[in-house]
Amino acid sequence: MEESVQALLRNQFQGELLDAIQKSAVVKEFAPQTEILREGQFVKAVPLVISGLVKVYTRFNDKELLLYYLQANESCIMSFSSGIRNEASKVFAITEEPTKLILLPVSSVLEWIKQFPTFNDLFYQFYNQRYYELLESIHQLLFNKMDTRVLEFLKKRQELANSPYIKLSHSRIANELGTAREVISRVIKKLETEGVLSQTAEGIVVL
Amino acid sequence: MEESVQALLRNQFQGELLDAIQKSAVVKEFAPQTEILREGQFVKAVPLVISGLVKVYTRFNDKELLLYYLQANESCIMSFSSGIRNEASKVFAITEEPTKLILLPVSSVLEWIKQFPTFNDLFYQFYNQRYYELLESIHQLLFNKMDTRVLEFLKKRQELANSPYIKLSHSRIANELGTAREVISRVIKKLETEGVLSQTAEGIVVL
DNA sequence: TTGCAGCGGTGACCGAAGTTACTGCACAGC
DNA sequence: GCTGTGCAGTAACTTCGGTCACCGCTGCAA
Repeated sequence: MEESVQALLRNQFQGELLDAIQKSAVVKEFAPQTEILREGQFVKAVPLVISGLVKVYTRFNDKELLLYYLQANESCIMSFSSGIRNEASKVFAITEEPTKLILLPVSSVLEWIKQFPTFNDLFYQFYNQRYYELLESIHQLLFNKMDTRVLEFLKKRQELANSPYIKLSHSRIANELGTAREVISRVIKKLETEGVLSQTAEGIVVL
Repeated sequence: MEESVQALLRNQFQGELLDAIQKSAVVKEFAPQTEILREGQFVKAVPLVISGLVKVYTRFNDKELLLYYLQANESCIMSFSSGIRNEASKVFAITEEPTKLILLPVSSVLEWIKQFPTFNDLFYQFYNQRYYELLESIHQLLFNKMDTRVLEFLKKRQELANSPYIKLSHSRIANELGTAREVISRVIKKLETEGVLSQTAEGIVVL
């Protein structure tokens, strides 16, 4: 295991748990736009992201729904849940950027949540986090109009990508917000004339 | 502790865990429309509902948002989360029907999730369940129109109340769905002419 | 008995957003 | 050169749902 991964693990875990993880975890790297988990697949390992960005989707009556992004130091509660219950995955996951992650075998994870309270707590925290994110989304859907939704989405993407330029086509944005491409065009145009963002060749910039 | 409560606990828990719960849990009863948890309150005990119905809300920029109902055998992940982290509650809870519940002291809960994997797993299940319910809501908000949303809401209420008659005013329904009273009147009227439900003096009946 | 509060029904109106349909542009590959 | 493909812009229209205003009914309390 490389030193960079080691360092990251030492940051997050200590003692016996750290040892155990270092012993049984496998490091994997993926190119962007790779499907790393398919719907219906049985989950043998829970991922923990080292670097990069992964998008996790589910399907609900034929409609795709973005659940969350996995960033560095984050894990996937849906894999965890399917894994420990030995059920087929209800989600699929696609890398958005070049991504490095470690895979924790389900059997070990089951042991560790019993053995190491800090590890157990970590997953409760992830559940909490994801729950709040969904709440946020519901709140936006209920009370905000398209323009604020688009703007907040773009701001979040700016943070995630860690770059001022958002390189997403209008239709991609529309898809993630569950609306139509034309609506995004219209709204972004409006935001542009209002002066809160601008569209350049390198991507959209929120000012 | 009464025999009825004992029986319910024996159904859900065994062995040492059962003993521990019986020893430290406190049974409480509440009248309908009682606020049993206030926003900002520090949570000293996690509830487990024996019978009745509790509604759990949060507030997001001044808007109330119904998170979930607590039915028999269910617990409240938001209390759990606030409790084990010793944070002020972000939610408030109001009984909808006469409710009997047991209170599990936070300190014990912290012990039990370490000590009893089945207990720990129970809370992961609750998290999962609530997460799915939110997903369901988002899906409805994104893809369904008011009429289906109202209909599904009424069907769920029918199940919850365990009675064909739904005794809720239009404005209550509107509130829970985040819309206006007039809209509910309009939609329910439409559903009534379509013959999928009827409004009687005893309440709304979905056919 | 009068008045008022709570509930439901309804018509008129308007704005947000989804839909349709078309345009223009850039770029790739033959 | 053409041609196909993917993306953005936009006008016209429809539909849904939120809002306003007002009515009528019931039941309760002064």
